[in-house]
Amino acid sequence: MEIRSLDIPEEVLQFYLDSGIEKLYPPQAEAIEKGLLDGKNILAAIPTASGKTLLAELAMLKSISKGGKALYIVPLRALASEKFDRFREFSSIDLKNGKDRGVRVGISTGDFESRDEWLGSNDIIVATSEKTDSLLRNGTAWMEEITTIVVDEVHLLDSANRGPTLEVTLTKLMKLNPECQIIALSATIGNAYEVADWLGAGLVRSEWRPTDLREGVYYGGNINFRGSQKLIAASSKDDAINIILDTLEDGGQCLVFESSRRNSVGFARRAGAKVSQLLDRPTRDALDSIVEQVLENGETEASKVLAQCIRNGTAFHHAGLNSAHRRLVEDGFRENKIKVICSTPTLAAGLNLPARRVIIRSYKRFDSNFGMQPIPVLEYKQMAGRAGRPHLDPYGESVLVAKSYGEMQQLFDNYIDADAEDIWSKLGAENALRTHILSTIVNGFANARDGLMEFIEATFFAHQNDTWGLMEVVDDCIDFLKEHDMLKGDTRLVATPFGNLVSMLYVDPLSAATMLDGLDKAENITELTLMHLVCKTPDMRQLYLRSGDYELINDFVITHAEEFSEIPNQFKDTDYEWFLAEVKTALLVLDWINERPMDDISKSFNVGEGDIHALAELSEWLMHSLSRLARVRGHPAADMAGMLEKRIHYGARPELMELVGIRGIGRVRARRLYDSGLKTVEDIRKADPAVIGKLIGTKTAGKLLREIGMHIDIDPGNPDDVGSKTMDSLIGNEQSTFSDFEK
DNA sequence: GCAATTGCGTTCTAGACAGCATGTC
DNA sequence: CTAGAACGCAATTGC
Repeated sequence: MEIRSLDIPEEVLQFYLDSGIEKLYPPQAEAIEKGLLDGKNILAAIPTASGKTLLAELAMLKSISKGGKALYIVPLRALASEKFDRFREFSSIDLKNGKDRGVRVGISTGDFESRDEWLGSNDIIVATSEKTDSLLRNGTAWMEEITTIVVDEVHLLDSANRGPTLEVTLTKLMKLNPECQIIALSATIGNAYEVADWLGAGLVRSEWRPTDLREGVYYGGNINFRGSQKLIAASSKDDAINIILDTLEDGGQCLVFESSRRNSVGFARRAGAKVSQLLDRPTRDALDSIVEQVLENGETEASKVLAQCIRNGTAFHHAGLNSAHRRLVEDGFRENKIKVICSTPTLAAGLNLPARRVIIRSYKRFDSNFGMQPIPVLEYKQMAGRAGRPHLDPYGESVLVAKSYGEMQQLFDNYIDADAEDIWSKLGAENALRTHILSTIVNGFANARDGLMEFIEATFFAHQNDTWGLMEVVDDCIDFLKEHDMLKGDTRLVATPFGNLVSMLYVDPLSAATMLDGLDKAENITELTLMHLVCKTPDMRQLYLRSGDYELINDFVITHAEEFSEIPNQFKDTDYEWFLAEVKTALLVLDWINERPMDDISKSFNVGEGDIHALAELSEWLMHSLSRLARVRGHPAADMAGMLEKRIHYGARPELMELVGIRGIGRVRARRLYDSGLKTVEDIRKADPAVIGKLIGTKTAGKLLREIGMHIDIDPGNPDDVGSKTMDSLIGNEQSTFSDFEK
């Protein structure tokens, strides 16, 4: 189908023609035929890279040209910014719809809100599903103006954690805007028709891809495909490494999936030793510049390991990396400098990072209840689907690795030839219903038990299940919410001010109850008390308790026993071990706010920088909530919690709060200034600029002074020379040697 | 005699959304 | 109760 033949505004047509798009892919054409441009709802269950985004774009732009507004819902922040960047290109499209300007795009996620004066003034708003839910809870006015909703990765409905939120949010949006067009994008799933039916959408289902995908299994020196074989030279003992070398000699790149972080790091290192021999001079130079940036942007041992890998042309990727490292690895791979990424499932879904060949080294993953479990077909398909870069690779290949002939056959049957699983609503669980029942009442979508059931009837859960069994769970939730002063009334249910706050803070009602209950029970409230309460909530992610931790943490608990609001019975070991894990998590965050160096924290808790930031971010939000909740209850701990919130944000002790408030000054620089007697902004004003320059580097010092409103040039002599190098020698930071890594 | 290999026991296990108010090293 | 990879260390084989 020709793009010229579409019923879209001239300016939109020109935009796509300019970017070289003339014809639609078959699944896209099918969506058009099913009414995409006539406002019909569409569910597109098609592979990644087969043009889902274009589908959504056409519908959104068409709708905007008629004066509408689009909401694009994504599951990941990273995806939100990827889409945001893409849609910003539409600013050149003037739809002449009376607004006399290009298409405007805004973004709204937990960590990043559009700088635009008012989010709602945009034509397209990109948001995560939780943020959409939150906006809805806060009664955002423009939600009713939405005319097109795009739901990316709608198969996430199946996720136990996050599916219910997506489901309830969509239900609310449909109730709010019954005329609204919905474009749902999904991976290939078994029961796509069921989702389509729920949404009242036309179904486009296809396996079509712009780049050929061959799925195979490696066994006995060959990659075996259905009907063909490819011999892999055995130049190393490790099969997967041989497959990598084969890919590289063919000019391609490899994405390797592993089940654990340790394995992915280990494999990237081993593979690097071989891969490095194939690198040419220009590639080496390009890699060296990435290595430099990796070292500049890391504070822990892990940076050195990553640097060594990248020097060799490989890299690992998992959630323990800090965001700078993540970006360097992803970009380095996109620019074809890094040849191999060995990743945990971080890269399986979401980010657009295709490779010539995908190797799935392990299709099993640990589950604390069932041991090693094979991953779902859906997940396999998503990993395999990463193979083949459209327009760049002639084809893509995915390879599972088998250790026996039987295993190979099994892999063919269970993955390559298998259909993806059906997806199932997880809304029936009490922990999901608890929070959504509260928000539904707060929002006025229901105000009684019957109304609640009526609302639930409109969800995907009700579409798949009988709801008669749900009544009991719903009643349990209502009881819980009443018991904790979040709801009141009998025939007519109303949210209390406290319940309203819980809903707006976006915490699980159980978290709120846990925190307040803890405050009531605690006798001697200290920072530890509050930090532990935060770590005890179901919204917090706890650290694993490793062998040896038990004794250590237990000793700590004994010496600080009176600071905990409650200590479970030590002889009910599961309870007690959970408790110890909470305490361990609290200890990490306490280390963070007591300025323990990143590297120390990383070593003693065996976590990466990414984990530390994630835990800090999480506990900051919960500490904020604790503070707000305590305040409405008139509990004196509110102030202490407020201070802790601030300290978690900056990762510093109280005395640094003034300095750390200055832009460009974080925990490390603030500490350096403070310890040299520059304890306040006023001290800095009075200080000799040269002294400040010595402490934190001339460049930063200049920025600092400008930031506090002073315009003084420092040391006009040789400005470039006094940068970070001086700093390093000042604090004895050896520019590390990496010889110890290459065994 | 010393290096390489095998064997055994131990250890550990993926990811990531949200508030609020503006900016880490 | 469930599984498997990797590592460290010791015993064994190999030259």
